[in-house]
Amino acid sequence: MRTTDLLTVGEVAHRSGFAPSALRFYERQGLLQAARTAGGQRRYQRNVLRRLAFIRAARNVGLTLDEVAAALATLPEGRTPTKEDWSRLSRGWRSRLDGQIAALTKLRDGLDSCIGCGCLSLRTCSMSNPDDAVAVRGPGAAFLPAPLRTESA
Amino acid sequence: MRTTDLLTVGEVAHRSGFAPSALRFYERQGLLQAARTAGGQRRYQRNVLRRLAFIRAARNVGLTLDEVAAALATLPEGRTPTKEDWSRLSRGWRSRLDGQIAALTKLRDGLDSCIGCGCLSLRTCSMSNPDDAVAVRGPGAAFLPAPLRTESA
DNA sequence: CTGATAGTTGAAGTCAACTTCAAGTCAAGG
DNA sequence: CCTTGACTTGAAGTTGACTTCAACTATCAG
Repeated sequence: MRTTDLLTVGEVAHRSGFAPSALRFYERQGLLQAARTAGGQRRYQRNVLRRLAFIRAARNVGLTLDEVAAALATLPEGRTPTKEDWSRLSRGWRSRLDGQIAALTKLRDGLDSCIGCGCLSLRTCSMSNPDDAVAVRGPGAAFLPAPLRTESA
Repeated sequence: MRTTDLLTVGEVAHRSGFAPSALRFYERQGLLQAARTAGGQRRYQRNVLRRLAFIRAARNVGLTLDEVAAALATLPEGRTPTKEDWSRLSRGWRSRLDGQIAALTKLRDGLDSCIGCGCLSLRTCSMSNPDDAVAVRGPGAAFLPAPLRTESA
């Protein structure tokens, strides 16, 4: 193990749980920065771990990487972000989660009535049309990330 | 308007809310079937609408199309599915939704403590590691479908 | 100094669930 | 009969978040 306070990709990957390829990807997207050795290898500062924790948390809440990038861009440059900085960024998540929970609860309660009757009629059944607002558009949107859906659910 | 009891793609699309391209896609995936006119155009039976309602509901609950296809494959051949048939298929959704709601609630409650402290420490913070089980793997999994995230949340 | 281990790059691939396109064919009201 | 709008096909494109690949190169314990 080296003795500097800088971390290699492998170390950051191990400590953060992100794959090295993901770290490089995040760098390309402007979410992370890294110093380079003379040989061109990445060397991360320790605080990148907190940044990555934020990224993972935000992703768990449902933010896209673009949204995460936008949030991170509001952090002060020059100084290391304080706890208050991080706290500020995550303050809006609460209502977001509340909304998601409400939507799912509505779906579940609608399901309770549907299971009994097997109705599933278009436009009226709350399972196929909860709140008349759910009409999944566009490609590639899953309801929950696979781990939440499969393992911890 | 024609006078038969068979529906064209356009009609099914309009009544179900799915785009014609989605209907054709579902057919290729084995989720739907359609008769053909002499000229090769699709003609759907009316009960395809219930099938589509089921598909939309299942998608809202978070099932993949593969899972939906598997569920639909358990329907009896030969006879039109009864309400009990549909009811059976959707019975398992309740616990699925319960699990999703529980996961989100845990995330939110973890957030409450995190907002105060701005901790977000890796491995311990429940926001970045709810239940030590959330480590999003693989590509392309969003938390909620865009409509739920953006409009009704 | 050397060899194993870990790191580098850009380009291309993956996955789900569709959509879009081009180039044509069908159906039916007037 | 004809025109117009709806329908057909297979192939390729889209989106987000990464992963995989090939072909090197750097680092460091011994």
